[in-house]
Amino acid sequence: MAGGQDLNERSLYLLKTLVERYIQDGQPVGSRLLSKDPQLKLSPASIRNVMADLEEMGLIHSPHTSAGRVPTVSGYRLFVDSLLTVKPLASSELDQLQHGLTGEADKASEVLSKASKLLSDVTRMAGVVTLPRRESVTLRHIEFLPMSNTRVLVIFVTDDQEVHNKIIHTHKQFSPAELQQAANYLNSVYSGRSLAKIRDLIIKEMEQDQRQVNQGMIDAVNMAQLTFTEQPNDDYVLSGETNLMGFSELSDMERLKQLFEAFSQKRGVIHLLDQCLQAEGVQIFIGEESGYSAFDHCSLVTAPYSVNDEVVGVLGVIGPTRMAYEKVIPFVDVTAKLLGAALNPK
Amino acid sequence: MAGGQDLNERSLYLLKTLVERYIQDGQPVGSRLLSKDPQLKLSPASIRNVMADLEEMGLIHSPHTSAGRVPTVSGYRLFVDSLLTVKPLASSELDQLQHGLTGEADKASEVLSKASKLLSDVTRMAGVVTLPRRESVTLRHIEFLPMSNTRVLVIFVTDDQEVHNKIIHTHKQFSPAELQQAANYLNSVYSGRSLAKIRDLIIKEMEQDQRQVNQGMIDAVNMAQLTFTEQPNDDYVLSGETNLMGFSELSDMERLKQLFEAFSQKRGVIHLLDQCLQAEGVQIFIGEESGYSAFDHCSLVTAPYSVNDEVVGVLGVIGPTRMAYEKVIPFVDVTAKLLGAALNPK
DNA sequence: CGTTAGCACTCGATATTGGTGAGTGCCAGA
DNA sequence: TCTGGCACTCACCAATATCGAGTGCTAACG
Repeated sequence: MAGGQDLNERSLYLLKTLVERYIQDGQPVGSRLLSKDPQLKLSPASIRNVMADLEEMGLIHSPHTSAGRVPTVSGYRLFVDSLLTVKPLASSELDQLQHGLTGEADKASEVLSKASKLLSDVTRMAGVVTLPRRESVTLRHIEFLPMSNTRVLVIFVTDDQEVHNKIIHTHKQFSPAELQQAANYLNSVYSGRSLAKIRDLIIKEMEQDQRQVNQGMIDAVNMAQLTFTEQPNDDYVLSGETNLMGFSELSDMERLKQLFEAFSQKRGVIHLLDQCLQAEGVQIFIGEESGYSAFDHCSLVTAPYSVNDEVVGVLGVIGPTRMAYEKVIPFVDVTAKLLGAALNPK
Repeated sequence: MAGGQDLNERSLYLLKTLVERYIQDGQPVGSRLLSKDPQLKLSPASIRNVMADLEEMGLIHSPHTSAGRVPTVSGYRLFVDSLLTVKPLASSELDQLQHGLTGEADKASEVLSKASKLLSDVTRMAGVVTLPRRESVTLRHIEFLPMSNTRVLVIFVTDDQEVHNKIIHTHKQFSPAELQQAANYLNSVYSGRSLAKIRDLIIKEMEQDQRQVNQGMIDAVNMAQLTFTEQPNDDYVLSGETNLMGFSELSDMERLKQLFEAFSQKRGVIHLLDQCLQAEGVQIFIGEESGYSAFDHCSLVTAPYSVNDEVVGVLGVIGPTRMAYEKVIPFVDVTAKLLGAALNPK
């Protein structure tokens, strides 16, 4: 990136107020308007000079000859990276978040929905929360029920009170008694351990299988293997999509359609969100930066959330590139922390 | 309704072709165009007379002085009720439906999603399927797991291979062993019976409780009662919402927003669909007939679907009032039957 | 040398105008 | 009862004019 170059204090301040102004009222901002800024004691003409420089660097551009300037993606990028002054949350807003997340929440999935809804309500944009990865969650109970032929319905409960179920195809048909026995074995050996640990153990046991003789145990481990094979996160909770219909930058029906299709495909969005799992804190995709054309006119503000100091998921806000980053960023940040706390096993 | 009045054959035929024509190309249709219809050997002027009559009866109206005529809601209503000639499905389309629904479907919920997607794909509008009522489905297995204090996680599996779970609040704290015992009791008494039957039995047993002494059984029945209290259907599977964004009659952003908000609220839609549960076959809501302002410019074509000759749910298609009813109706009809068949326990 | 005033220029937005054509209602005649 | 004729209405479109916000450039100023 051709970062700071010889951008002096003044040009940066000008860019900052320009972006702020544009975010505020959505109109291209011209030199006359900017000259009225009290801190910026310059005539429109001088401002035009500076603007010409900024335009040359690709930070702003004018939609047509006689319009003001509008930030480009790089302009926004520079703005959020180094110019932004984030507003701390108002205490009333913080209250709202606290309350919204700490209500009597029976199940993890309910807390996620609440968080998503909260994000969208409070920002008036769309909120999204990925389902937590199940790695560090521990197994409470597992059970097998026969279906037709070689299909087996497996149900297992984790200590976050979530009930998972899955259908596996076994290599041969088992009797209910055999399945019961397998479940008993797995419950005695694996329950109380994290799914990650269980996967490790399965591999070890399968290696030892060669030497062992107890067919029941081998079958049980095989079934466990089918049950606990890692499956990537592929779901999320989305709220307030309809909020996005109010924004003029998304009033183009074709764009909107693509965006909503992306939402229901889920794959692309998940992939995008997964990229934020590693990030330390808040991460932002502005416009085309995301690489998904459906999001070309949107920005995504995300933060990973953790349970027991382990990152398990990502949440975020989706809105038009022209959004009040200085307010959204702390919102997302705090919500991620509160969600992590709310999910912590009591 | 001021139904047929003195509508003669000719006016009805005229209305029919007018509606068909309007559905076909979305333009207000004028007298000149209609006069070209081979069956209607009339001059434009005469047609205008007939049209004036139809307008007086509120069956058509013209958007402005020098435009053609457009059907009103009552016009559409008369059309679908008595004038429509439904097209039987093309065999290729029937194949598509057959295939789409009979693929290897492990769980009931997957079949529902498929049906919904099929409806939307094939009509290029939105498809919706309510979750089946669980009345006649039979219980396979039930299990209780303790949570904190008096909360108990109950898991039960029905013979459609669906795993249900719910958290109930008991009046006192139970030990794991007590819960196990309760589950054993319930499994022995209730499994293999339909949920409806189980509810009956629970009531009977609770009446007898007074005289009985075994506290464990009383507890078990109490928990069963908490688990199986009837809860109204409140969910559905919706597909192809984005298809609706292509229609000019829904291009107004405010309308579209309201419609999509209704979709995510779910309540209103469910209530509307519930009204179709009693209907014999295909039922249609045209425009404002539904009574929900969000659907003012939409029509809803629904049909109930049955398992074991018992109506368990409703499916349908949502699209603009100007839709090809003669094709949609048989689609919905057949899909409902196929879905019922696909859900039948093998 | 940076800053500023002045000026010609560009171009979107908005309103005005006139022409076109589809469609209507009505009337008089077959 | 049907039909041809006719005056009228009105959305739609393209051409045209006006306005004003904002620009780039240049020359003068401190």
